[in-house]
Amino acid sequence: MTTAPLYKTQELKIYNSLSGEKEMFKPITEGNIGMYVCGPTVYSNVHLGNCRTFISFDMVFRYLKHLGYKVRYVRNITDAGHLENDADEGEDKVAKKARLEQLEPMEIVQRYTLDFHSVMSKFNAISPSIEPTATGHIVEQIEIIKTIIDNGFAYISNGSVYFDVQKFNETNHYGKLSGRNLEDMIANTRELTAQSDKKNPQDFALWKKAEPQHIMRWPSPWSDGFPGWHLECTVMSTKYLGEQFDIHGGGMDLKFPHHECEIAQGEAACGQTPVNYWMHANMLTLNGKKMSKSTGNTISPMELFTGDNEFLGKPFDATIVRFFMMQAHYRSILDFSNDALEASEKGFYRLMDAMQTVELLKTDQKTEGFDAQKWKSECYHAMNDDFNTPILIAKLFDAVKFINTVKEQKASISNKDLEELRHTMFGFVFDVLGLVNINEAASDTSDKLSGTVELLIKLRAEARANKDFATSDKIRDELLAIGIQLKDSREGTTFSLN
RNA sequence: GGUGUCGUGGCCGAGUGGCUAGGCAGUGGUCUGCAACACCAUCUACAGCGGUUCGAAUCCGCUCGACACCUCCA
Repeated sequence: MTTAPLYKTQELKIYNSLSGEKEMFKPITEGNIGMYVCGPTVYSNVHLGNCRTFISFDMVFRYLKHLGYKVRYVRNITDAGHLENDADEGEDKVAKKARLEQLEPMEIVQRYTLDFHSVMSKFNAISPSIEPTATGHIVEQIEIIKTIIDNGFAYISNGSVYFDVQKFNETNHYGKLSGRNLEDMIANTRELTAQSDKKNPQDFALWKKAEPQHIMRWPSPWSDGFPGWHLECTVMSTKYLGEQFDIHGGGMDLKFPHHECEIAQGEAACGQTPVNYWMHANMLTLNGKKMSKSTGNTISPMELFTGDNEFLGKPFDATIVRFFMMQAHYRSILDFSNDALEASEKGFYRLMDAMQTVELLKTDQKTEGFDAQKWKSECYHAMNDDFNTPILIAKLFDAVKFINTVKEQKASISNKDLEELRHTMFGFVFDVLGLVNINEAASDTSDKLSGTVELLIKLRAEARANKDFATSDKIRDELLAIGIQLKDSREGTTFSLN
């Protein structure tokens, strides 16, 4: 027997940056979803703000799969073409790093790609279905440039190729994603520098001729050079997802110009708008300000895990940081601070304790004090409303409260409802939110530790029976001091690692 | 200067015309040998000023403030 996929009964709404509204989600091909997310430029260690974006879309990916969709998730690695500023000037970020460290550019790419993967895996992010690189798609980029030139939306200038924004704007709307219009942009742009090859400052590079000292270069019909940054995403999304696909995601700061340019390139090359739903994840701030390496207002993922940063009082496990991020909506700015993390950490352990408690509950004839069906549908309703993870988590805590009440024997649950509750909790907590029960992980991997603690629990129970409270409290307090908390209940004593 | 987002209680953070968000912290209780855990109860809110409405934290206008993008960063 096969059950119908969940998406048949769930009505998912997604906030589309293009329309500025929540829209009913309908994929191009029923049951299948193509999703593209702009990945990192691998010229330095990934920073925490980056991670928030990718964790947000990891949650989206997980929920879409949870609903039973077959999702092809493409997230690129930018390993060439991303210049130091977006006005098509300055050095290639990867090449610059290579020059400074006296390494091959591909050594830089390799090092920071590995770092990126390692950090994402600590955050329990699922690998995308395809992770293409810009340098692996030079041929395709050259082909699409030819098409854009043939269609009359690009021009060649001194060995470089530029997208003709004004020409494009005559028949299409350049600025529809970011809510701008070309006239305003022209009025607010600084004068072109004399040496620019562009006709207009709004034009952007599709292909750049390499200066003699530029080490990352490929042959093309126009010059030895390298592709423009905006182009790679158009090429790789088109190649793997088609000329039109369902979801395109990225950080809010990529909305303009990067995503605006992608729309223009897609329309100029294929004659149709490339993406149905544009999703933008919001920024992570630190103590109220945007994270920035130049001002020192920043925390790296590694510093977070080790606690080695002036803004942190202690280390935090990656899954706690993930939980903290999930407590805010992906479209809201989230402010990062030690206090906020500590508050999340306590809540996280309460949730995880309940995840273990739910396995031990005794069932009754009927359920009292909880409507499992209603609760479940409220969980889905939250996620269907543009992936509202904070509401979902609030609902999960409602269940936590009920689970603990049953444990206290002040409420009861039927076998059927318990199975439903357990299944739904596990689905949302581990599959959708992507959290990891670090309590359980620790006790699973260390039989010796749990054996030792069980022995101490037994000794303490004997001491308590003999009213030797000095000994029993010593065991309890010294275990707590090393992060092992004993929990007494009617059924006996359990422990958790905090 | 242009474009956009937002201002919610001690802190974080949802909601968006009438119905408890939630987490952390606080207070009072239950449990306990005492605690912790857990449970029950409870206290702090919707930046300011106008307007629309039977009713506004929610809609509109203005004022003040914050942040983001345009100008390296997801």
